Amino acid sequence: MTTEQPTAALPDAPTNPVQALLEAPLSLRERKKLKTRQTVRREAYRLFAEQGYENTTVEQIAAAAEVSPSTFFRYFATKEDLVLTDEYDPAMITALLERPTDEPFLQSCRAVMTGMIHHLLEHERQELVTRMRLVTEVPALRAGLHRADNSPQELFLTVLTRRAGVEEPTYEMRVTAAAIGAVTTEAVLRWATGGGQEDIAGLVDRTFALLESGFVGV
Amino acid sequence: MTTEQPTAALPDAPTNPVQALLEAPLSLRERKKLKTRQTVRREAYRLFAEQGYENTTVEQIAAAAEVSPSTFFRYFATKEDLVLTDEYDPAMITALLERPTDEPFLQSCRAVMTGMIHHLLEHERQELVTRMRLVTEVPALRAGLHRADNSPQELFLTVLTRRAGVEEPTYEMRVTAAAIGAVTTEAVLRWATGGGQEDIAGLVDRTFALLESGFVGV
DNA sequence: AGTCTTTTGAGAGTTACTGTCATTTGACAG
DNA sequence: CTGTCAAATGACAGTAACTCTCAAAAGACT
Repeated sequence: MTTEQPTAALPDAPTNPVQALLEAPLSLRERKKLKTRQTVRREAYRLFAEQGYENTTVEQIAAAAEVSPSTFFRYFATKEDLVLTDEYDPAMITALLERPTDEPFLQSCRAVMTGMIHHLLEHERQELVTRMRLVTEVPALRAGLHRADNSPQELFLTVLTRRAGVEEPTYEMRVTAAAIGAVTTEAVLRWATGGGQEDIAGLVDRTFALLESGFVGV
Repeated sequence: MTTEQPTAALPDAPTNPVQALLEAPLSLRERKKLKTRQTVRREAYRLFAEQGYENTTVEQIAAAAEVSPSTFFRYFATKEDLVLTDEYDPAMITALLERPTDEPFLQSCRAVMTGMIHHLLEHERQELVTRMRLVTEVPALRAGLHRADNSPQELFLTVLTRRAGVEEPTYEMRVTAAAIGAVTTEAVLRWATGGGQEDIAGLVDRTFALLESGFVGV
């Protein structure tokens, strides 16, 4: 599973898939769960900022959020997951699959990335910066970013495979997904280490330009 | 530190850097250490093969190698490191830096990769296959491959920076290193999952061809 | 043979997780 | 409003990967 529980299956293709996943049926019991999840995350980030990621224990986080450690692990499989998981993968996938099949894949990615990031910028810029900064600075998190099941690389591979309508991806698809995944990660991390000040669209452009050029001149 | 202790600094540029690091001054005390390291690794791989990576504890490995757990951790910083560290990074770096500066970087990489792998093939094919297979199959290892300090990505970034004769790498260098690192990893892993039967040169060729083409047609 | 340094092992402690079970809490029917 | 059921929680015990400290053992060199 690459995301936190989607609570409801997506019924039909929404016009703007990035916005779409944000309105949930919002059951009654679910509100509490959501609030708990948010509280835990918020307290965790606060403690991370004060003491650093590695000096903060799960126990401390749980205490600060007023839940038991058991509960912490029911919400987040690992301490890393608290930082690394996000809810946007399915939206990315949908958006990418909605692109015309004859569009060069790099171009699709460029467009979707830009749109995605702009949305995030409006809604949770600060949290995104904090998270990505943590990822660059904590080796364990940087590594965790590449776990097979929720990495950008895996996301792109999924899309490429589905787009081609095949079961198993070809080697060329794997290589492509690896390259794009690595490169987009680099872009986002760079943007975050600059405090989110840099023009993200420009960054994405430079990144994909390099890929599309086949690295001439370097 | 990206490698196991080199025991002696490289005195001068060797004709074949890949071969070079293999003859050590071979001190007297060092032999025992080397033997211990090899024994631990060998026993570990044996146990991994029998029971799997995750079902094998460090304690078991230490027992099988007839050392204490303390000693295990003196030789390998983590259980992952046992699988992930290798001695070839410095050789790769040297080889890459010896390439003509005006050669396109992708071409340098392609050449050095091929040479490197051919050497490994002759000397430790089976171990390489086993290791890379483990890496593909165990999520923790796959993630560990990307820890900032010993990843292929970091290696390529080092070379690009030094080659340009600057202190801090540019963003373009970072992106390039990320892409090449991801893609070469993919090639090696694919080769290993095929049991090392596939033609590695051909695989490398396909991989770099894709990168050089800027992914036209995908 | 004696001294000095490096390597080793023993043991205690921390922390991220896992699994189990009893208790609580919200959902819903009547 | 009450009783019933399922889901969420907390308390607790256990495992395994590390970390630190210190004393014993072993190689190096005089």
